Order: sequence, then structure tokens, then C-alpha cells
Amino acid sequence: MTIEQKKQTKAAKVLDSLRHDIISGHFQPGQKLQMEDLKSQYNVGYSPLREALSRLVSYGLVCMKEQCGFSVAPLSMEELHDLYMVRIHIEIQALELSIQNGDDDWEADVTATWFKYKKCLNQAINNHIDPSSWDKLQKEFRFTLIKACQSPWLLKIRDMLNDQALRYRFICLNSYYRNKKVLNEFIKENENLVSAVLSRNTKTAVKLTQISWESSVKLITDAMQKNVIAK
Amino acid sequence: MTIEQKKQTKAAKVLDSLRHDIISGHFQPGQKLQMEDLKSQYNVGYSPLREALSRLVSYGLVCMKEQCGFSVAPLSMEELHDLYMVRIHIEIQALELSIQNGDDDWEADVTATWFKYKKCLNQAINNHIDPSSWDKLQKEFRFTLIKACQSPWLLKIRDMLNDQALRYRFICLNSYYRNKKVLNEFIKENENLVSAVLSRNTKTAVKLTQISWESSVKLITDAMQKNVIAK
DNA sequence: CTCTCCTATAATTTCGAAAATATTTGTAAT
DNA sequence: ATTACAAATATTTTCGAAATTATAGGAGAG
Repeated sequence: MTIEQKKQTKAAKVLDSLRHDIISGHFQPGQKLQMEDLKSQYNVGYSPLREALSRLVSYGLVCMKEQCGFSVAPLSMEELHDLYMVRIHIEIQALELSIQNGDDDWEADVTATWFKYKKCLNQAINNHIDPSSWDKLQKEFRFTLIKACQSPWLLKIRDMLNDQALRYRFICLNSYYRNKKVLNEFIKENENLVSAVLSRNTKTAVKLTQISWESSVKLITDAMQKNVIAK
Repeated sequence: MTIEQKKQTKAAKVLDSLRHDIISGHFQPGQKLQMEDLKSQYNVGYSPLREALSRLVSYGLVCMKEQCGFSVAPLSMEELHDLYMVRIHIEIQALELSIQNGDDDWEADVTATWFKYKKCLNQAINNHIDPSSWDKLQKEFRFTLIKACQSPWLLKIRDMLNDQALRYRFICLNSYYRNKKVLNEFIKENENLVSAVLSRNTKTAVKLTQISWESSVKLITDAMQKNVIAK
């Protein structure tokens, strides 16, 4: 329990927990989310639960059918491709704007977060893996790259698509963690991306992002065909 | 009360009503949404209300501050421009894909919905204005244009941005209804758009959409500066 | 044996009172 | 007069029982 969680409402807390538990795969895609179960699992009443679930419906992580309750949004090959297609568009748009609008402070910020993230990645190569700090730093780094875009709507939509995509990425996270070759590739790719961004080379930055994400889709597709998580 | 609203849950009904009442400006931007008031206005208890409001928070039409309740999302010049920037991008992407993927049935659909919509617009010129059918037909027409894009995520995001934008459009709707010159322009623009779409001329269709929307932004900007709805 | 309809059970959804928190009002001290 | 503090009021948030609706199981007719 962190210090800052004092005055949060129960609805907000259970929203965070649910989102995390869905993204991380604690609940299976498509799984029914029964009120009674959730109530005892999260130790809350009906109201905050329904509130959280309702928000996740709009957010796209949860489905609901009237009078038949809630369920975890399913994953599928088709959706994976659709999701990444839109996501690449949004992310690239944000990146372009960010490179265009970012000031000196932003450049410093990019450098700093990449420095931290890189350090974590290098430790991962030597088997010192800390998944939670990996996630945090990756998230921070990727957000810093685009946060100077000055478009609240782009950022909001990106957030949504990002959370969706994280569910798919979880399928093949283990291959990331273990494979040193993949990790080294990954570090190099990001290194190139950062230089392109800092030198305001929009075209290169966009192309690198596109390539990197398309290979992500490939990795996930392979993992999905092996696993039986989604046909 | 329409026929098909029998087995809807109260939360769903109040969600629709709230969305409509916010978009149409029945509630002022930024206005506080008090539970007691809403409860008596919509004749429901706390649970379905909070559920609907929660979904509208994720959707972007409602804001909420913990322990301080809900309020209507505010409008502003900055957001207008941000919104339309993103919206144009998404809509164009969807339009391109739709032109690319649409089959013969889709072409027929486009022709049919435009025929109906045009008829309604022509009646509007002769002062036979029916705002509700105007809205319905406009919505149907614009959706038909892009529905062949085969991307659920694009459609979902478009829906969200569309509803947001409708709030701004409401500010200057009266000038649309009354001004015959604007209406004639409008019909002509759409006529051109439909021909471009049907002849699969993606470039022209995109350009026409862009121009038409940029002039929309201008109209709204002017109206906002006159009205005092948002500074 | 299969299908339909009815009953029993289980789940979702809703209500309104109770708890928790914010806001306002009033009082006293500086 | 102004600030600080405290009581009173108003509002939001939560709980769990009650109402509504779906689902499963079983009896009877064809």
C-alpha cells in the first residue's frame, strides 16, 4: 500500500485494480465477471464495482450485455491487427507533433528517461529482471517521447489504445525478458529512435517507430498461435 | 417513448438521455451535475445514475472529482481546435479505408442515404425544418460513408470524437438552419463528396472532407466569440 | 426420446437508508 | 474587520436488502 492512496474512493481503487488485473491477464479474455466473486475479491459493495466496470466498458477493456452482466473483453487476431493499425497512426501523429513542439526541457526529459530505462534494460540482460520497474520505466519513456505534442485528445486516445495493446504484449512478455538477442536489438532500436527524436529528424523517428511496432505485431502473432489464449 | 425501449435497463436509458442532454446543450458546459437533481429529473435511483455518469467520464462528456461529484465537461477554443485536429485525422483514415474496402452494396447504401439526406436539406431551404430528422439523417449519411472501413477501433474512436464535436456544432446550428446560402453551399459540397467517393477518388474525397471541416471550425469559432458560452 | 412449458434457482439491477466527506455558517479570539 | 476554528448542513459515496430478470432443471405431452 503506497502512501498516496488515502483519500481515494473505493470506486477509484477498484477501477485501478480491475484495469491492472485485466491488462496483466489475471482475468482471462472473455471471462465472465461475476458480481459476487468480485465483491469478495476486492472487498467492496455493488456500487463502486459497477461504477468501475462501467468505466472500463467505455474504455474498451470490459464488455457488458444488459441483464447478463460484465465480462472481460476478448482478444483476437483480427482485433490485434486493427488495434495496432490505429495505434500506429495515433502514436505517429503524436510523435510528429511532439518533435515539432518540444522545447529544451523536453529534450532533457527524453534524455533522462531513456538513460534510466536503458539502465534497466541492461540489467535485464544480466538476468537482474524487475518486471514492475521495467513496465514503469518503459511506460514513462514512451510517454515522454510524445508528451510535448500538446494535444490532450491524442494523449487520451493513445492511453486507451496503449492499455489495450498491453494485454496482447503480455502474451509474449517472457520471450522479451529471457532472450538476450532480442533485448540487445531492442536497446539499439530505441537508441536510434532517441537520436532521431533529439535531432528533430521526424521522418526517421516515424519510420523507426513503425518498423519497431510492426515487428511487435509479428512477435505477438507468433506467440498467440503457440499459446491457446485466443484462436 | 419508442417501441423498442422495453427491455432496456434503467442505466442504459439514463445514459442515453444524459448523453443527449449534454450534447444538445440542455446542461451548460462546466455545470455541476447534482445527484439529487438528476435523480428527480430522470426518475431513477443512485446506482443507474452513477453508472451512466461513470461511463460518460470515460467517454469524455463528463468530468468528475473524487468526493466532489460530477460536472459537464467544459468547452473551450483550445479544445475545439485539438478535437477537430484529431477528428479530421481519424475520419480521413476511416474514409480512405472505406473507399478502399467498400463493395457494391456499400455504394448503393451511400447513394440511398445521400438521397434521403439531400431531400431533407432541400426541404430545409424552403423553411420546412425538422431538426430531429436532420440530425438523424446527417448522422446516418456520415456514418455510411465510412462504415466500410472494417476497423472497429476507428469507428469507436470516431464515435467518441463525433459526439464531442456535436456539442460545439450545437453552438452555431441556428445559422445553418436559417441561412439559405450556407445550406446551398453545404448541399453542393456533399454532392461533390459523394461523387468523389463513388468514383473511388480517395484524394479528392479526403481533400473535400478536410476543407469542409476546416470551414466548420471557422463557423464555430465565430459563433463562440459572439456567444458567451465559452470564452 | 424430444420438445415445450413451468418451477426453482441464481444472477443482475435497483432502491433508499446509512456512512463518509465536503461545504457552509456561525462564533470567538486576535 | 479578519482569521481560525467548530458546529451544522449539504452532498457524495457506499452498503446490502429487495425487485427484476435470466438460467437451469424437471415434469408432462406428443
